[in-house]
Amino acid sequence: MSETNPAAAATPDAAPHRYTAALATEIEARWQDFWDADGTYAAPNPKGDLAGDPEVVARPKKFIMDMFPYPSGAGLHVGHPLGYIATDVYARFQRMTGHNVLHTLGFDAFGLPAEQYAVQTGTHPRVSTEANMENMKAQLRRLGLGHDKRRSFATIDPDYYKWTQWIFLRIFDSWYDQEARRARPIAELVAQFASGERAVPGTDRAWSELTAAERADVLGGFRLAYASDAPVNWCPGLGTVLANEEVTADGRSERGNFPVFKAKLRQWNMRITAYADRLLDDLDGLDWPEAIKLQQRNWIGRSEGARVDFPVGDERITVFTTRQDTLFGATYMVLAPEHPLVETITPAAWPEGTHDVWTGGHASPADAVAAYRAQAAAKSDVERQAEAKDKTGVFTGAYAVNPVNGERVPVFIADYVLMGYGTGAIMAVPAHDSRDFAFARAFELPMRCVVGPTDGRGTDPAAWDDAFASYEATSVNSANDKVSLDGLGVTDAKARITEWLEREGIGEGTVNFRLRDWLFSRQRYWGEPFPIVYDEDGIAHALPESMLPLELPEVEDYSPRTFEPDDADTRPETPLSRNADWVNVTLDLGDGPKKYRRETNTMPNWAGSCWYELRYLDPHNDTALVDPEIERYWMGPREGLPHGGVDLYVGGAEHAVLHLLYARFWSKVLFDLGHVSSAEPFHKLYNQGMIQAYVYRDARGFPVPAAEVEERDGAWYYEGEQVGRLLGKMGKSLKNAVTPDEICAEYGADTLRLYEMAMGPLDVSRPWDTRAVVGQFRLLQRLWRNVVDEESGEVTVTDGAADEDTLRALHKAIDGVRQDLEGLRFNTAIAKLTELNNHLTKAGGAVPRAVAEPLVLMAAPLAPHVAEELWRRLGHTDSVVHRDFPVADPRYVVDETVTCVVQIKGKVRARLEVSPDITDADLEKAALSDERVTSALDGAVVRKVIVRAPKLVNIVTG
RNA sequence: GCCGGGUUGGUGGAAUGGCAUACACGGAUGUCUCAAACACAUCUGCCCGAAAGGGCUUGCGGGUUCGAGUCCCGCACCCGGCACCA
Repeated sequence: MSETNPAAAATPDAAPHRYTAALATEIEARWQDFWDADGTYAAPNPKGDLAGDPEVVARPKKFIMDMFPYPSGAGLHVGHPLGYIATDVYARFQRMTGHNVLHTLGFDAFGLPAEQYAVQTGTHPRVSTEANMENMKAQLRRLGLGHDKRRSFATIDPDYYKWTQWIFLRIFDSWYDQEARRARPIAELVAQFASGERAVPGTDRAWSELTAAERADVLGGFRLAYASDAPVNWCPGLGTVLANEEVTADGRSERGNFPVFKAKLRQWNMRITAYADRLLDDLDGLDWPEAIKLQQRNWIGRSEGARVDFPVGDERITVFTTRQDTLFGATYMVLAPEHPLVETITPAAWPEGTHDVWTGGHASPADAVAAYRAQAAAKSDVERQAEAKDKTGVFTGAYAVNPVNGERVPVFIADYVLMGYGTGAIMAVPAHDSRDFAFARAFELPMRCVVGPTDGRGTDPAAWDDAFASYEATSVNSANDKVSLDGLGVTDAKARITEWLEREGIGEGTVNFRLRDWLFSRQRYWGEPFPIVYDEDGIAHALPESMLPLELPEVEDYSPRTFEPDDADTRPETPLSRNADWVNVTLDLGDGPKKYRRETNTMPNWAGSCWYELRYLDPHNDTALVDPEIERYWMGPREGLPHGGVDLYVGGAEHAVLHLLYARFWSKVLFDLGHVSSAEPFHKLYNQGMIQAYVYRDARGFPVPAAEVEERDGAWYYEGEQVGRLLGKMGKSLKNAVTPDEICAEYGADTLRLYEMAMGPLDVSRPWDTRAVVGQFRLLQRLWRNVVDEESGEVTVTDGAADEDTLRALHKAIDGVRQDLEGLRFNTAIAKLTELNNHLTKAGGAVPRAVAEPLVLMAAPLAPHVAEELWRRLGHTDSVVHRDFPVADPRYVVDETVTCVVQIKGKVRARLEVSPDITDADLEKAALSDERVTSALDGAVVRKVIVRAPKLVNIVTG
């Protein structure tokens, strides 16, 4: 160890009381034990089992959170705790500035890796998960994180997932009232149906005349959690279905990178689309990185446009378009292959003279459609994506009528139109949409220019290379007897045609969202079971609260059945379904004992993280997910924050549209139903960067152990062989992981904390460099030496007054460090502390107590152990944790003299020491009379003098 | 293709439109030491110069300004997100 770190080693003849790794380790362990025993980090609630000191409760509060970790078996590397250290520093700073601070950490412990590990080893996922959690807790404890451990829990605790299930049932038992723009209990909808206040959709019969199954069907169309048969993302390689958010752009599973297929399966969904507008609108009030807000906005994908009806015989096809101004240029239509109208409109035979290219060589429209549908269904999303440029499709044999000009337009099916977006049908305007253009070229369809090109390409689309899709142009050839768009810009043309469509009753302006409902069931063992049972008619029933938690059964085989990743014809099989004793039960749900069959899917691992911030507030409450008063205290709306929420939430940017969108959705449902006062879970979000590491690869491309690579003359060698170097992620598989345990052993946790915070701005990724850690160790060693004599161990501070220079250095540091910590700029805060500390070292002699104490207090959030130790050695009997952070004296924050720069034509030619409150006139006079200035000017004509007292004079010569 | 973010010494990085390179790593020299380590001190952007001194420098090219790393326009490259979304 001492080979890489001579500074920290306790060599035999070193000073006996030097701050060494051994001493740091001893100090850290001692104070960690003390803090645990003392409950130093316990944050009092206003009531309940965690109630505490009313004086502390009365302070302003701060709820500071990390995205909780998944307890991986690999343990932590130094990249993992970056965010935890940052929130801890911030939480400690807030504690020292008069706040009641809630800071803790739990575990997101359901999920696939534990299940896969269980399949490989036969160990129950709970056993391996709990072992991993113990291991991680020990690693984290070593870092001195000031967590209120009374509030920690894991999502796999039955006491916790009881409430996850309870919330699911609240969502199941509610519907979205579009007029009121909020969720309401489903019972209120039933009452409206029963009283006739609201018509029962899809039937002329009264509510009372419907069978139980029919009622269940109707309600299923309203519930915010509902089961439906719809095309879902089926991943044979994982043996489970996935949410859209879990499928990558190239049609593969985010986990495991397996192909994903569309399959029609009965699955649970969350009606997150009901909240699309609120999820979008409420982003404005959040203090989140703009990049993340933008990602959510794009994911929700609001588009303004119109719906337009195109008659086909007795039917009508409704399309959604954002370019209703180009209606006169629609020369054909396309339906998604799965569109329900396809069967209805397909005629028995091809119309006379149908183009061969359109029929795909099939004898009848029905054959062509069936063949194309089969071909489309067999395609994985990967293939569909890859072939996006080559447009495929087939004519249905049907013609529709363009309602603006009465023209007959052929109706195609093609997989470039998606059933899940808009109405699953489009009007095709090949002249002004590049996809339609490509399709029209392939199928020799007519094109008509209805927006005048402004780029000199002419008005004949046949001569174009691509569609003209610009918005900076005006309509042409767009008039009928009743309406004309000619000469209007795109925006005006849209408005006029929409108005006309509405007047004629053939269309209307509308808003469409890209967001789809959230697929909520998975075919896995290691997740929350659904608190749902089916009766003998297959109707879903909610379990009563008294039957929660519904615990996972013990099973022989945890594995979801997985398949050949490319086999699209497979279907999922849930692990829970193999357990007949658990699945088939007799229960009394209030109408006497009956036989039921349990739901055998489990919830996705996002479920547990959708609401965990609430449980930290009141973790032991067994009558509610959180007490309303406690929730209001920590999360409720407050001045400037109408939505309430966590004060600071730190985590990786990879959750931009998964966890963060789901959690916002649950939060809004719970808010609507009156269970919480905050409509947003996280007011301020901050994304920490990644700690990267160099990956060294040998000639074959295999990673070699980074720790054993030597550098010589700008090249790298492993066992004598030259190897290549690239910046990558840190991890075991790349053989470049550095663990916090190693760094703690070599330098102590305080050094690790400082180094991670000093590396750069928190939100930027940066490479780990073990060699550079020693710099922060030296800082602590000098800090120690400024207070304690290394030979005797005695405290060396004096009670004498500090000199003027030192006071200015101190108060400038206080001022700067305070602002930097508040702004999460830990790297520059550390630089300022270093400067002050170096100033004291350079000054030599004993440090005045009046300087040493504030220095130790300022170091406390960053390096809590050494600060606590020095604080006690300075004679205090209370913990540094609850001391007030130093406040700068404004008299010493300004310098006594300021260096004024004199520039001639923008170049620095002289420096003057002047008073900070010198006037512009005096400064100008001083500058112009300075010898260096006059000689530099050398008689040149002074045209203009810019004076910015006291810092700068700029002389402009002719 | 569309949308974001970025590019500053050998390295990580710092700079409310006003001294570019704070702080740290690495490197050089010195003090201490029998020697080394540690510690402490001095130096360390590049070029010319023996020195004094001078010139250049924030990815590239323009612009605004007395003054631009910072603001505006164009370009290159890197990273991230979305992507047949009508």
